[in-house]
Amino acid sequence: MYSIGDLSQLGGVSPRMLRHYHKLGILVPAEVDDATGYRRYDESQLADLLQVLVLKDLGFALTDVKRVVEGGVSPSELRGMLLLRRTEVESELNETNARLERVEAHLTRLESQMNEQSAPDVAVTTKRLPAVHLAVASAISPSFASADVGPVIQPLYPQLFAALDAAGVEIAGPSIAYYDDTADGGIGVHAGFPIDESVTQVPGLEVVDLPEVGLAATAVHHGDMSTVDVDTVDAILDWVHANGFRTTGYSRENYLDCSGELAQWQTEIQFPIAPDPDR
Amino acid sequence: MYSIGDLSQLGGVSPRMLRHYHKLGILVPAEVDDATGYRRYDESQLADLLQVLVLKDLGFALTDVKRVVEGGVSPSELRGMLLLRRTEVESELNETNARLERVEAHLTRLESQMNEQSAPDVAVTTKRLPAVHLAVASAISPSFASADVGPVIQPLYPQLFAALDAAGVEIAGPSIAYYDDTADGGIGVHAGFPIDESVTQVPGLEVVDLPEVGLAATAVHHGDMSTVDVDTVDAILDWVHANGFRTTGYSRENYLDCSGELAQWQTEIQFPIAPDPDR
DNA sequence: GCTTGACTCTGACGCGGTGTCAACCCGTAC
DNA sequence: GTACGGGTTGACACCGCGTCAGAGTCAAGC
Repeated sequence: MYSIGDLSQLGGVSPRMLRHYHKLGILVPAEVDDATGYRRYDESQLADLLQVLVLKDLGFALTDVKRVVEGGVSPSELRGMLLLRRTEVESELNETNARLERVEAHLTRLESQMNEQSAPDVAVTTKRLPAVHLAVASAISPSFASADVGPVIQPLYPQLFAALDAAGVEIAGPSIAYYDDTADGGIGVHAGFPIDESVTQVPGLEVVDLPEVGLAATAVHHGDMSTVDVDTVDAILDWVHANGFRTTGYSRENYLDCSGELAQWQTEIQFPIAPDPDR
Repeated sequence: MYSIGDLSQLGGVSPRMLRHYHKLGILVPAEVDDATGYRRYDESQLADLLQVLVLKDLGFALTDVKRVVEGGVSPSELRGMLLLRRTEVESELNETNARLERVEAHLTRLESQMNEQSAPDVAVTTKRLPAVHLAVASAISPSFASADVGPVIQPLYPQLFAALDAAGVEIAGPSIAYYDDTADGGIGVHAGFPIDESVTQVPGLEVVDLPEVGLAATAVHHGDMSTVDVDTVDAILDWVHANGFRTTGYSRENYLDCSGELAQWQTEIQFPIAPDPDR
């Protein structure tokens, strides 16, 4: 016969927990003194306690532990529980691994930032993109790479200016470019200018409404667009990933300032994003 | 301006949690309508929310998150927190890994048991070993292996019988053997018989009190002691490990029945154990 | 203006496994 | 007697979040 203190020492469990297991019916003392309420445990109950601890150690909840120690679980059922448990622990492991990677990535980023003494060159922010009413000209690029897109997009602007001028339509804001997939696997490249809502047709151009984007990650690219991939797009995509998002489409580009020298250009790159359900 | 529902969708967080963050002071809405209590969030607060989510994702507690987003944490301090966090997550990872191994070990054990259709041949149980008062003869063995111990221990018994007989001391129970380390790296082998408490001296033998062992894992070995290593000791040690214990000393052996043929012998092998603090 | 349905508010409870504390009840040794 | 080392019960707290109840608010359609 063990007292609760004995058993607690032998099993390395707090008396508190033994009382808890009693209340839950997981490990009921062989005797309880009517007068004092003192619990007395059989020698054989140490083995029961050990089984409880082993199961807990595998990560089972106490309710499952109870079912097992009560004997209400056949071996094949137990096998099923263990198989389930295994996959659970495996995904836990993956999750923890991923978390460790995130912590380390955060750490190296912070450290490089501290060493360089410099604010990050690319400031990624999020915003809601309003719906816009555009007159656009389109072309097709073999890929999304800026080296491919550049030569395709540039000729669109003379076309835009000419058509808008001919139609007498006023340009209502800075140029916006966007992309989509074409049927044959290329990338549709669209460049346009915002125009007044009332204008619904421009000869030689398409008039489209870009829908509002609930959430976008954006950054302003400075200078020549040929370096946009390396300088800005990568930074945004890193940020998107690091902050638990995923992109939900191609970028839009907002040519905030392309009045002067190429090196002075400012272009806001905008990626629609959503919280990544896989974290 | 976002309503709580807007922000909750954009951030992939429940409104419940946004209210919680408000109450904790982690993310206080830019405005709260006096009349209705409606919360209104600034566009810029989405970025704040994102930072909160990132930190939470790294596994920080909300109190830490609060300190960070409040700006009360210098970069070097943050680095410290991240370093700490890293070691924490690393040990979490180890723990989860170990747990996965335990689950898998349990599973393979269960499966082999189910296939063999047989109860486990070795029934390991735990018990408290009482203190005993022994007259012992001793020798030294080069190792703990039964092949080494056997030839060393056997000559002790004629010696024991002779000395006890000569002293007229009655044997009070089955023989007990135990082991310890010697100064020169060998294994001290001790064989003895329990004798009456009142007997404190036996010429030619040592009289010792083996202390009580609070917790021991025991199993009964059947037959020839030459197979005790493989048959029984390994089974006990496996059990000890599988059940979250470690051994805290050498085994004792209790020769329950060695009256007849070698094949009929029954020897209880007893290992003192304690809960393994490393799980 | 009135209804309807979607949204928001507050406050509370529960989960799971455990620590901790208070107030009280035993028996034994000094 | 009294001090101490057990034991007993019950309650509260932790943490991050879901969920529910009951009430109030907003905007759109009739």
